[in-house]
Amino acid sequence: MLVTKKNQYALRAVFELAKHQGKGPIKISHIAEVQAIPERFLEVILGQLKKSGFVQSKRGYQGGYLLVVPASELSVGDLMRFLQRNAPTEACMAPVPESSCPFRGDCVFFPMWRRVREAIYDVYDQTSIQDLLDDDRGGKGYPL
Amino acid sequence: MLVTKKNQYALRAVFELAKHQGKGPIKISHIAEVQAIPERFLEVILGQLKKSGFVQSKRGYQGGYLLVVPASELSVGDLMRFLQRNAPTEACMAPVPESSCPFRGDCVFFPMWRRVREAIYDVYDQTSIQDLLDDDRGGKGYPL
DNA sequence: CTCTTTCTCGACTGTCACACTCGGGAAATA
DNA sequence: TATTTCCCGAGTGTGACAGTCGAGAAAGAG
Repeated sequence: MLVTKKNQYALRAVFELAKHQGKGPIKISHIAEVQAIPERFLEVILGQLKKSGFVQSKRGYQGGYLLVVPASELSVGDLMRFLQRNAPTEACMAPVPESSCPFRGDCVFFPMWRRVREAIYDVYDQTSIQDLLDDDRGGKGYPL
Repeated sequence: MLVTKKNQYALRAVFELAKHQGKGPIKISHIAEVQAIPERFLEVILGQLKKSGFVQSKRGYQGGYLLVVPASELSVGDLMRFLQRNAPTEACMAPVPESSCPFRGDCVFFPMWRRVREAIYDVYDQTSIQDLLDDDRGGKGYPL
């Protein structure tokens, strides 16, 4: 439960990149404005996102960011897995590593936490960026 | 993603109460020891849990806590809904209230967050405390 | 070559929830 | 009356989150 603002910003930024896919690089400042994300913070976020390989950048005049994977082949799950890669721990939704759990992974709740995690990622994996683009008709996708 | 330690403690405490259901009150100090929960912290947690109506307490000699709902009629979902009642917001898994979202609930990701939340609670609702008791055979349920 | 544009990098900071702790008090029973 | 056990409010340390900032480097325009 709870996805950090940073991760939500990352998803919105990728969504914005997807909207302009094939039309050349798009500037950080534009994404920041249209997606209501603090610009300097977005710099940090996109810098990290580059390491995923899903986006690329180009410097200088007419530079910016590009989505280098087709929107239909990129799922929210792909992104979330990358964004969560060094999160506290994925093992049991706990804020401690499994190794320091007093039950050593033999906790009664363990199987349930696994099912929850799987249920979440089922939804993420079933949602491609293209799906979001398709849903985005009628004023959606932009702040008021 | 991520359930606080406090909430995990609450679930474990209820599980421990369920184990002794029908055998009179069980002391905080016992639950704390056997479930590896800081005792003074557990006082706070159980104090709040009382407000749910699922547990009751008895003071003085031979006092302690009791689960007043049958384990088969109490689901993890019931507990989580109570525990999350005044969390940041349930609206879109974001750490901000829906009212201050720049998209005013018209965000492209909104439906996905809803599906994720539903998927999580499906698992929670399908898991009764009795199920956990049934699974708890062979050393499970206690720390090493 | 120089100027502008745009990304790049590391360091830094404020805030807040989380995860506790603590001291004393109030029932209930022995 | 003494003991047990819960009850209550207040207080604290830490770390992640959510940003900010200054300076610099590549890429092209003129």
